[in-house]
Amino acid sequence: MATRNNGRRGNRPTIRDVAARARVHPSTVSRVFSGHAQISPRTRQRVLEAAQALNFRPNAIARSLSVQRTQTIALVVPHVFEGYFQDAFFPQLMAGLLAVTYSHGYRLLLGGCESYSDEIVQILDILRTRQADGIVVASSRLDVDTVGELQRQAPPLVLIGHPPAHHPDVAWVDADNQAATREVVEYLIRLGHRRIAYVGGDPDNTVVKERLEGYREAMARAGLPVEAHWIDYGYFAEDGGYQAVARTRVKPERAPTAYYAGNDLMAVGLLRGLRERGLRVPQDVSVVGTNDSPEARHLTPELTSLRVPYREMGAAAAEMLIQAIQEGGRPRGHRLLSSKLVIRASTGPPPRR
Amino acid sequence: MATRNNGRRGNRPTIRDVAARARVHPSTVSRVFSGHAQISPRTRQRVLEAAQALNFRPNAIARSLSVQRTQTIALVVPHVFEGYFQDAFFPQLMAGLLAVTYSHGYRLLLGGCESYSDEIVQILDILRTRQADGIVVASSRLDVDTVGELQRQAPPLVLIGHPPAHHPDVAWVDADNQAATREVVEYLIRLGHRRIAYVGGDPDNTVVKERLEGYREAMARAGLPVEAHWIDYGYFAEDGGYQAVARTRVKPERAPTAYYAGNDLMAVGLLRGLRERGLRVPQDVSVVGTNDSPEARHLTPELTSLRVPYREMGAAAAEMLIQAIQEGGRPRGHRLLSSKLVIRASTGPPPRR
DNA sequence: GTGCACAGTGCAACCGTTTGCACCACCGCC
DNA sequence: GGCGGTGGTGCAAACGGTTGCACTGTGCAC
Repeated sequence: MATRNNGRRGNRPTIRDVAARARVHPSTVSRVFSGHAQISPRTRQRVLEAAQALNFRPNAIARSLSVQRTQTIALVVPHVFEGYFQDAFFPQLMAGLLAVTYSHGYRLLLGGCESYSDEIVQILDILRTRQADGIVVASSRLDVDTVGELQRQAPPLVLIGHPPAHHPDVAWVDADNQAATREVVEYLIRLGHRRIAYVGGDPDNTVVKERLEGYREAMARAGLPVEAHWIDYGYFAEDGGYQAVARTRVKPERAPTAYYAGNDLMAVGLLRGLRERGLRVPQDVSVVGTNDSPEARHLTPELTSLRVPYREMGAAAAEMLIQAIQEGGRPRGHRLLSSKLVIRASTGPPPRR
Repeated sequence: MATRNNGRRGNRPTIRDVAARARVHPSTVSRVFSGHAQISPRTRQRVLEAAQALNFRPNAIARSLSVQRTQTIALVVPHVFEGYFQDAFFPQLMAGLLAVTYSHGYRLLLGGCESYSDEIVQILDILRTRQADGIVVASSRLDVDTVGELQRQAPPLVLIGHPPAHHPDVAWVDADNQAATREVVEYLIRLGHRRIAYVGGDPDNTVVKERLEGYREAMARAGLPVEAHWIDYGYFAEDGGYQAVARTRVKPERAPTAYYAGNDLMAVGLLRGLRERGLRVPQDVSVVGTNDSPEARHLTPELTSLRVPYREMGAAAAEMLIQAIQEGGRPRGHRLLSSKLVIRASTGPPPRR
């Protein structure tokens, strides 16, 4: 290839150019920039001056190849998912990741994906081509085989949401979905509600299953029956909530006096559906949402919502990942973070009969 | 360094391992994977089988070093900025970037930053260490010197928001802020309003200046006077809008009958401030927001808002960048994208005196 | 039968760093 | 004055790919 570099656009100075100018060996320049090595003050000075004059900074890619580390962690984002903006999940998760990567001098590599299966493809691609030192995988629909496949690839990995089956080796962070939902329902029960509906979203979703479990637990503990039509999966959008109103009120005398919705968008749909039927919130019916999205505060009435610590989950995941990378191992264990119910005006005691 | 690789964790197969197994030269393996080279079907088959058996995928870093391309574009995000989540700007911009990078087989490298000056530091760091093939710079407070400094670094660059002074060489995409605001004000004038307030946000921000210019233009064209107290910069948050109500209504008889707010959060503040003074929207006063955030639809009344095409801007920027990279040049020219006024319930004719 | 084009593969230099080891000079100690 | 220790630097082999060029063999035209 001989003179491959000749005539190349944007030819930038290398460590050799600096070395030549400072009249030292390239390795000395490397040592000056990497820091951890004994260099005499005079030599250091000369090298830094030469570097300054040439506007030199060491090439990160070459460095990565040599040290076998990229100082980067990765995340795959389903960029076509409609709710991406509406939902707080990804933006907040990313903010947490970004804050921690930043403070450790790392960067965040983002890949898009178009579907669940594509998500796995993209993740495996990043892992196998070694584009990042570690990866956080945020899919709540991982199956056992996929986790195993991910595990087979070497790089450090942490899951957002706990793994499906017993996978003692894989690290994860998660929100206390089940306990949080149980507490929400217990709160509604304390207010006096006895007929409480669960409006869930995609039932294949692990998070949805956990929430439902928490709901059932609270109802059972309180000795309250659960009627089948109180549980509605709808889907994760406003219309899901809207439709749920119709489905849960087929028999008005046994209709719920309170609704728990798996996200705020569905809660918006519930509010609209209830309003159209002339039901007042919270006097006739209470509504609780999830995620505490920005709009929760601006709804009428202001929405009581379960704040899920997405940002903190991102931060914790990045922390686990980077620590493991720096220690040369794999992240281990897990972190379970608490959600917090933000009580506003959409919840109150049920109407007295 | 001799046998540096010995005993290394997560030892992965290289192109040489595959070559050995397939009994061909490493360069042949490279050619099979890079695609653009004539390889006999039999050889290709053997190589692919060997690669499969070893679970081989070419190392992206090594490839990047060799071909001098990373297949990555970068963005620096102020991750500590409070409004990051509330505002649609960054998430939507990123969604646009992600969609286009994805469809071209690129990835998006994200860096955090803590302040405006840090943002420049991070951008320069990414550029000078060659961590990405190109970068999109989303700062609306760039000064001439900074743009010059960015230009001095070689890699392809596109600005979100046009550059401050006459910088014919730098590529950018922007929203038609001035024209869009002018049209909003013209719309209010057509409804019959003659006293219209401008609630802006940070006056150092280029976008804010442009919007103000559009406002003045519309008022001037219609031959309407502008009173000084109708213009309020407040700041880019709900409280900014709330405070603006007090400041613009010191003389009730000359108070505005319509407000244009630089973002939806300020519009929320306006709505609250007006409500507290017993003013009805839109019967007494009209309000227009900006960004068409998710909550705009859920406010009471539903907010008329100027939808700014952030996602499209991100997509356009990525498109320009990647095209330039692939052609081996620098992005040129600019794209000016139109905003769109989404009319809802917060605007109407002014009250008749 | 010779010449030629071209498909297919190997060779080796190169991308820009890092780092183990060798080496040298100097210092202080006995 | 010899000698061990050490601070500072150079040497060269990695890291894992890519690619210009050389070379071989085959098919085809003349």
